[in-house]
Amino acid sequence: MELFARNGYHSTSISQIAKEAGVSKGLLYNYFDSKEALLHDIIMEAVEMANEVMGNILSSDADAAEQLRMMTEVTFGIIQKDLHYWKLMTSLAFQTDALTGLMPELRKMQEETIMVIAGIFRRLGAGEPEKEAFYYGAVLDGIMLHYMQMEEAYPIEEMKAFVIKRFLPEEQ
Amino acid sequence: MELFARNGYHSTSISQIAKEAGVSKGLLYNYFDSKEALLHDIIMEAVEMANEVMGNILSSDADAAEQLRMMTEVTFGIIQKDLHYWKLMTSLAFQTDALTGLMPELRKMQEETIMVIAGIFRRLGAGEPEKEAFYYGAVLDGIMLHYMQMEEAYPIEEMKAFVIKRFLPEEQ
Amino acid sequence: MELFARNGYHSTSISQIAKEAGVSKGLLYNYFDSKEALLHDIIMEAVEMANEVMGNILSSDADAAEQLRMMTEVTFGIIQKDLHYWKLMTSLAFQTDALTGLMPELRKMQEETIMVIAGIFRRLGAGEPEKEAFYYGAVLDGIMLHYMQMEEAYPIEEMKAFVIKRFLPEEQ
Amino acid sequence: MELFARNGYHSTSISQIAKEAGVSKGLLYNYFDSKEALLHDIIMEAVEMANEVMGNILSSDADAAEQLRMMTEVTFGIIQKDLHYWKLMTSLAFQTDALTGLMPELRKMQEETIMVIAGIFRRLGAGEPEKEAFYYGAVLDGIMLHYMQMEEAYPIEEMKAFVIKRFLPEEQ
DNA sequence: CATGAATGAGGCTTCATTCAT
DNA sequence: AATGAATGAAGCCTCATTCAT
Repeated sequence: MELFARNGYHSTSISQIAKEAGVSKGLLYNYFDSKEALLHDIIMEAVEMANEVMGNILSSDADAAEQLRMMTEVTFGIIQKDLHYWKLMTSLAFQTDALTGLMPELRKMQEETIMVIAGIFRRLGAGEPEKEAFYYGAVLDGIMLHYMQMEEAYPIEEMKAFVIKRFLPEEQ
Repeated sequence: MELFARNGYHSTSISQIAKEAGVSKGLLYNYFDSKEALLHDIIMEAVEMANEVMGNILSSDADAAEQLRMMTEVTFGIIQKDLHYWKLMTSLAFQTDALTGLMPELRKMQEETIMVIAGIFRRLGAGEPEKEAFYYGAVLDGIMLHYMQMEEAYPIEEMKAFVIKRFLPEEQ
Repeated sequence: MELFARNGYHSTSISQIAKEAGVSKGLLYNYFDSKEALLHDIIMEAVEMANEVMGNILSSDADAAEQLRMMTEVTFGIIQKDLHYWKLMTSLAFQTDALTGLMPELRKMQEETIMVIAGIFRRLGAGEPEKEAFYYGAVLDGIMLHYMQMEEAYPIEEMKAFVIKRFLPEEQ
Repeated sequence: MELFARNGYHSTSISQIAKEAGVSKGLLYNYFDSKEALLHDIIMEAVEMANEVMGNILSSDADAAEQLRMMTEVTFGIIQKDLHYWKLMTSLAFQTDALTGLMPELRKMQEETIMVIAGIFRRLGAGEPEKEAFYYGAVLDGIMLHYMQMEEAYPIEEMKAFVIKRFLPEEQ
């Protein structure tokens, strides 16, 4: 994952991965059928991790505003903690050739997430909850995009505060 | 550009490009020094196009609100018109290995754009114009990201209206 | 080595080498980093072989005349035994484009050899030992040149006797 | 010729030659059928030049000793004057692949030269005139070899004097 | 479970040569 | 007489994958 994220999927060779992992190429192929299968597993691990976090938030007994705040905080937190990981995830979203067979799965997940967030906004009393959900998702993804590109040069903490203030003005 | 955008930079071979363009591989190398140089030229064309549009808006005698509205409309318009083009541009931002010598140039451009937009928000009387500029940029890039991934399934027109309403509520 | 010597460095392709060696192209690259590295290794093997022979002669307790005779005999012997090898070595000296990073190393070796031979001539009481060494070297290299070009048509044995008579007239 | 000599036959492209000559590639092909034909013409020019010089010396009414001295002086002179040219000539002798169809011609010339020089040594009263001719040829070629490799670092003038003293000791 | 030697398809690039103008 | 756009074969090299051990 580190290598894929740092150098790109195509520029990372199985040899490099094996060397970095301290195992032989042969052994890698005992655990993963192909380079693409390895990528698939990496992605799925991320997806499941995200799903779990999301589920925890939704199943909590916090109110809608609190859930949105938590979701925002957690999103920022995850990205800041595993920047490389998410850089890879995002970059892959644009390398459609590397993801054949995986896209439908991801597409469905994305739609579900939108629905969940739309639900939160509905409970918050938004006029157009679904559009609001799209908008909220765009804000977060846009910020992540910029952060991934600029890294330390990006005012990530300030932006987090800014986002929370915009979507949850009544807090505090 | 079409092939790069559709299949990714690495998965597109010079052979494919030559065949699609209806010329020989050799001729490609009469016009571009290398595969990377070809990419460079494609990117630079996009950058210049964007710069020109931006310049036109800024040099117009419209007021700040009108300039922001134009910028938003134009951004949505450009993306919808040349989706492939901008898909490539965005995807490349994540294939750092394909852009080695080009990144500084692009980085500088990005910073300049932020400054320009911050100027507009300042004229609009925003409290934190620079953060507002980052935020506005994130919204647009986030929407583009989603639109690029979902294409026709994305409610692009509604989102445009939504964005304008958020940033320019006083209009109409 | 055989192919390089017979057809020249540039006219010998990696494909040919692999086929002749009965291995795949890929395997060649497991052992040699590049075509040039392969050449480098071939040359270095020759250089070390020559150095060892030379060292043996110089460290023997034979007198100067005997050492010169041995050196002459050994030189003729080596060339006759591994004609292809030395044909390659000599031909490479003229393909400066194939030897870029190797020339300094070879140049130094050549100078050392001249010094060693000059030492022998000094012990033999020659008036201008260094010029004599250059001259001796020229004679041997010139003969090798002709022999390499004419092969069996060249009177190599007679020339060996002729050289020894010229440089060591007092023998016998 | 300059480019062939400096960079090697294979490393010199027709494009380079055309650019250096200030003409188009197309025009080159109006005058020479192929790259190899161009090389052929270059070589033949050199061969004819050498033949003419040799003929002049032999048809002069100088005695054998004077002819040998002249031949020696002229050989050194020619090489020193057009080093690049002769470097190319010699390098080609080792790139048998570049000379297909030309070798027999050159081989015959070489043999004739040996016979001519043997004749001179016979007139000088040498015991084994043919071997002496081979030996003389080897000395000159060997020196040229070293000179071509070391260029200014080689004591070419001293070696010329040394050679003349060896083969024509009675002079002066 | 583990290795790494071996393969071969395919990628980027160069370059001698042709030909319409 | 002169150009240079165009071609395509061939060269070097990489790398995912297999398999005997």
